Amino acid sequence: MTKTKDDFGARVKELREQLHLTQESMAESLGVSFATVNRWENGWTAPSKLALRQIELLCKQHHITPVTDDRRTAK
Amino acid sequence: MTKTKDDFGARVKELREQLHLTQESMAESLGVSFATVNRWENGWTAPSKLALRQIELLCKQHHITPVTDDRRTAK
DNA sequence: TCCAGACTATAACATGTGCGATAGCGGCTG
DNA sequence: CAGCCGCTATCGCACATGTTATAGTCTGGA
Repeated sequence: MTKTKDDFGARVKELREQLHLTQESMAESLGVSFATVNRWENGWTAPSKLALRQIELLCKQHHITPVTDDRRTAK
Repeated sequence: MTKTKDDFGARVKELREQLHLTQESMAESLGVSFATVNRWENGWTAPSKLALRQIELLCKQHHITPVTDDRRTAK
């Protein structure tokens, strides 16, 4: 219950807010349920493979810095 | 253990064979694990929402009749 | 013939997800 | 004020998925 180490949550939340979406509408555009997005943001679970794909897709569709990118601050 | 009613398995298998893919390579192009594709084909589980999206996407990418289409033989 | 590799089938366990429900919060309105 | 509404947080349970491991089949090569 220590939730998740990697803060996907923060990144997902950032992305969501940049797109001016509610958890519900973001969930819909990603093809997952509202509860799932909520769990990501609050660190209870980490996105599945497929979910990650969708998230990155959403990023690219809106020309936004990759939220789920590992090699960050690669300078 | 009655497996699944709807034979997604057969349809997924058809699609896979039309594309000349192994379970492993199909899994990769769908963004899921090998075990998941295998479980679909053998009827142990049914694809999730997201998985269905990917499957239909794969169909369209290769201009193949929608495997996961409900309204089949619609005339 | 024996063996190795590719593909498939199945299993067990941990984790992610869908769905429904409940609760809290701020804002708005009667 | 009370009540509704949009949004968020959380829970519980059933089911889907990821990972790893084992075993079966088949085919080609030594």
